[in-house]
Order: sequence, then structure tokens, then C-alpha cells
Amino acid sequence: MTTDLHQLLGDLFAVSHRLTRVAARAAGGKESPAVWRTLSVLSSTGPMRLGELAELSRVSQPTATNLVATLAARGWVERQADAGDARVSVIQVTVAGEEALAGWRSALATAMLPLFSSLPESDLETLERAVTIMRERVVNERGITS
Amino acid sequence: MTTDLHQLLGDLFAVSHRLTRVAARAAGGKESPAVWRTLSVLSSTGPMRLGELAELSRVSQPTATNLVATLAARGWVERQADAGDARVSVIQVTVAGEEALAGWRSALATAMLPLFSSLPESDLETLERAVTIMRERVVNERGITS
DNA sequence: ACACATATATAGCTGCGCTATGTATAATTG
DNA sequence: CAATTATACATAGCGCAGCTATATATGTGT
Repeated sequence: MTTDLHQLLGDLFAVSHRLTRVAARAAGGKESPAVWRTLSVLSSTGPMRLGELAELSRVSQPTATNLVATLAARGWVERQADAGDARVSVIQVTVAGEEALAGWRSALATAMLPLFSSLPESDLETLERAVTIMRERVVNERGITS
Repeated sequence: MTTDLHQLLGDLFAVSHRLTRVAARAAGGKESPAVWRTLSVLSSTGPMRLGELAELSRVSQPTATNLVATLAARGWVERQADAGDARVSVIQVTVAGEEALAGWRSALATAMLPLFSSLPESDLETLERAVTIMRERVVNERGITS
């Protein structure tokens, strides 16, 4: 069966977006999805400059500034001055940030378990491979227009 | 390997959210992601009442009202009075709506091709199966708290 | 020193998405 | 059949993500 890329990408986007809505409502604490997405990026990739974070999170630089400000206000990230360049600030997840992220992950898993627990192991493996594939697409490239 | 559901769900959410950001910027026309998500839901599932749309889209009813208003203003959906119940309005995608959706899908595919075209067929099939799995999770249940 | 490039911050806007509440139509019940 | 309650959607008003345009501060090069 020839995979129709148009259809696949459209569906992938639509279902991804709906899934983020599910998650947002399920683990619906006070924090917004963007906060967790940003924290996830920082946690999985490690400390980085603000501009880099913006690229990886696929948001504009001002948006990243705001998100980091929010995260910093909660004590979940720290900004450190770069030794060699006074303009850059390196963002780093704090221990509290890792804990908050773990807590959210746990809440999310608990809330979404009813939806996913009935899946056979093979489906979970499919999802896992899909996550890996998508992450590589999202992370590795320098952006669509590069 | 025992799949860690906590990790998987957290990663799935994070990468899904990032993917929606990629798509939003890639096909970055004037319309917002929510518009396309809503239109996708309507198109794939068919005409439905507003409340149903809210549930399937995983948004609140007032949010659905607003989105439908936006879509109606662009002539992409129509509201029809229900014969048996004067309270309900049935939402239906117009021909123009289908065309707009197809156009967006095309733009999205074009923009994301550089990221996905290099994938082997097996990966595309994995993504396709993952889309199916996720869609069933998102569609079938009546909501987390039901 | 001066011009230009780069990294982040600020200002101001649009629109999503929410809760709380209002309004109109059904359904129910004494 | 009138009064109550439930349902479907609309309205009001808020918070915040995310954007563009622009400012500020620092670095680089001639």
C-alpha cells in the first residue's frame, strides 16, 4: 500500500494536536502545556542558550523569553551567564524543575492510563517507535527553511 | 523490553506538542492550528452537533462555539437547524471548507517533506499505524472523567 | 572608532481556551 | 397543563501562548 504523505502528515498533525488537548485537560493542573513542553525539551537535551531553546521548541525567540521567565519564576530553570559571551544566557533545569516534570509526567500517565492501558504490547511498541521517529524529525533539523 | 508507560506518555505528549509547533510554523498561513484541527475533525467524522464537536476536539463548549464562528465566517462550515430539536445546530463542512482543508494539507506536506521524505517506507507505516492507534484513543472514549 | 552582526529583552497585538453565567428550548412531573 | 428541572448553545470576561517589530546590549571586523 502506497503511503499517501499528504494524508499521513495531515492526519499526524491533527491527531497530535488533539492529543495535546487531551493531555492538557487530563493533567489539567494550573500550568500550561507550553511550560511542560519547554521543560521537556530542556530536560532531554540539556542546558542550552535561549535562542537554541526557541529553535528546538519551534517557537519565536520572544516566546522563548516569556516561557523561560515563567519557568524561572517557578524556580524550575536557572539562567547562567556565559563566560565568553555576556549576551547569552544559558538555561538549565533545576532539581525542582526535574521534580516538577516528573510529577507532571506521573499525573499525565495516571490520567491517560484509562485510554492507553488496554493497548496490547505491540501497539505500545509502535507508539514508542513513532515517538522516536517524530523526535528525530523535530530535533535534528535546523528548521524547515534551512 | 518493558515499555515504561509514564515515560512513553510523557514523550508522546511532548513530541506531539512540538510537532504541532513545527506544523504551525511550516504551513504558517494566517489561520491558526485550532482552525485546521477543528476542520479535520469535522471532515473526518462528518456533520455533528456543536457539543459533540467540542467533545471530539477536546475543548470546552464555548471554545467550540468560537471556533465554529471563525470557520463559519470563512464560509468553511455551515450550521443547520435540527428538525427535531430547535436548540441544536448541526455543523457541517462546506465544499469550500474541504477545499481549504485540502489546500492546507498540501501546504503542510510540502513544507514538511524535507523532514519526512527521507524516511524509509517502514517508518512511514509505523507512523501510519501510530496515527490510527492515537486516533482511536482520542475519538472513542467519552473523556477522561466519564 | 565606527559600522555591522548577534543575543536577548520589551512592547503591543491576535486569538485560543477557560470558567461562570445567561438564554432558549425540551423533558418531566405533580 | 403549569411549574420545575435539564439540556444545548451563546455571551462575557479573563489569562496566557505566540507572533512581529523594535530596542538594547554585547561582540566582531575593518
